[in-house]
Amino acid sequence: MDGFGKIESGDSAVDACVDAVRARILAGDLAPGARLPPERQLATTLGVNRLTLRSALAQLSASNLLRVRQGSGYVVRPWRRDGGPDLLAGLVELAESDDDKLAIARDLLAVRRQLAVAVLERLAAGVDLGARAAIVAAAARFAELARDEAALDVIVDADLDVMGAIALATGSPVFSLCMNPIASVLRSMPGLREAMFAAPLENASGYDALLGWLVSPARESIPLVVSLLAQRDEATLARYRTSLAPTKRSRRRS
Amino acid sequence: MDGFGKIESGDSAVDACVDAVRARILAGDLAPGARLPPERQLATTLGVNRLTLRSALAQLSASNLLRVRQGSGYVVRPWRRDGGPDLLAGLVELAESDDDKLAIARDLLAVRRQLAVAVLERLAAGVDLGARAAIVAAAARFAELARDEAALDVIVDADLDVMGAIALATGSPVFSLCMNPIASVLRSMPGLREAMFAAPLENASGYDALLGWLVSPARESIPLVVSLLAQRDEATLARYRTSLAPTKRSRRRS
DNA sequence: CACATATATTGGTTCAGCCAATATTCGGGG
DNA sequence: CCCCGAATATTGGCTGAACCAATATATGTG
Repeated sequence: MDGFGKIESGDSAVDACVDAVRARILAGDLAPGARLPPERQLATTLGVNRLTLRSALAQLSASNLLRVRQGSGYVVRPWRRDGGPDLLAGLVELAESDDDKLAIARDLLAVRRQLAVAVLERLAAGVDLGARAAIVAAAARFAELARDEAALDVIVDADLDVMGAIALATGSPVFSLCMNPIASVLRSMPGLREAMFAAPLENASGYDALLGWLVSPARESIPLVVSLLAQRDEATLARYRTSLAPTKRSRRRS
Repeated sequence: MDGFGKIESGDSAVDACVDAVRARILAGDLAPGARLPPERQLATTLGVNRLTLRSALAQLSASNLLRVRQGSGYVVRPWRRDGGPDLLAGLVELAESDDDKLAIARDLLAVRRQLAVAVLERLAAGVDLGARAAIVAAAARFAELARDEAALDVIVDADLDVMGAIALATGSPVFSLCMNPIASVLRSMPGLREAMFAAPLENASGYDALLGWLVSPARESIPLVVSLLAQRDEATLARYRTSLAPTKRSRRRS
């Protein structure tokens, strides 16, 4: 009795295996330190070839969820200590309580804001003219799409472009690569994307403030920009909260 | 002429393939949008079985470096926009110029400081007593090891434990998972680990300040704690800079 | 020239098997 | 009785060939 059952997802076989094992790990069903069944056994249990399972386990090892040693076996790693933000997407899917989802969204937005501070402080040291032009162009495109009330996917992409251009303006890959997974998880949360862009014009005006700051970037005025971001995030969270529990007032405990 | 040669690393075959392909992507040799040779061809080029290569490519796809479609092939993804901070380790390895390494280290430390702000603001809302005890214990252990001048690996681990305990105290997985890859990359940079812990007692006293703040966490005093962290990071960077170019004054151009 | 069909290309998966590293067991010597 | 080294079993690492499925390209037909 391993707790594994045959996989039957519509995904590709290897993806299904990845999801099956990762879900059991993230759910805490397989705690850090626990040993996985041998490849051959687990493969037959999942109803899949050993090599297919191997490919899945390789991906999970690359995500720091498993450690493997030849001759020994697979053990679950302490992913809360070693894992990356890419695990958050899976964690969100497993969160059953609305409060959990809300907390994750709130914290993610907070992290994004703080990362923005790091970026702005970096930009205060000097912005390349070409990079600034790229930001202006991306923001203009976003504003245009927001005004035309384009499809949500298009707007989200445009917003990503703006954030990407800002991160790129630092000239350092660090900020982009740290910001990317956060934005990715935010974007992947159902309901949150809608909440983030329910009023795209607000976001556009937020970008206006940012562009204004870029004209004469000064460290002193960073808190002002950030407070605007915080306001926007508050509005987003409020919308997200109502979208989560449309009529469920029964969630009041204690 | 693909630009690929037979792999010959001492690693496992699949890891060697991962490194070979990833290096060419991160180096810009294979730009986003470029197509990889077919699996069969690339496998023979690298002198490895197709399934071995497949496992490697699956890992790279999981890292958002490649996109794959059956019947079509592998294309390099715009990883600067989609990739995660785990790519930074590879990026550091490829950085030949000392200035690049220094810039990455500086930005990583800045990001870590800002993440710390997010964590502290979260903790200002209230800290669980048990979590605080865990932080105190971890910090005490670090201080003890620092006083005893333990081996670097042990000290680094203890420091990780402190940071981990602080992130855990938030009760949210978001902060841990966002912080982990940053710490991991910092730890993996040769020379930087030594620079970070050249004066472990300084770090211990920094933790003392943090513990003091934990007694009565207040948002107003967060900037003070952060300024201490910034001082520590400045000292680290200074040490790292000297360690990079011991006697190479010839790097002065332009 | 346009479009549908046939063919080739390419990734996805399976099978059976062997090699290498590790863990376990067992036996002998202290 | 305990400790230690060798034989054995377990487990992951890798290979070759083969077939399936999705996509791209070429081909032929109107």
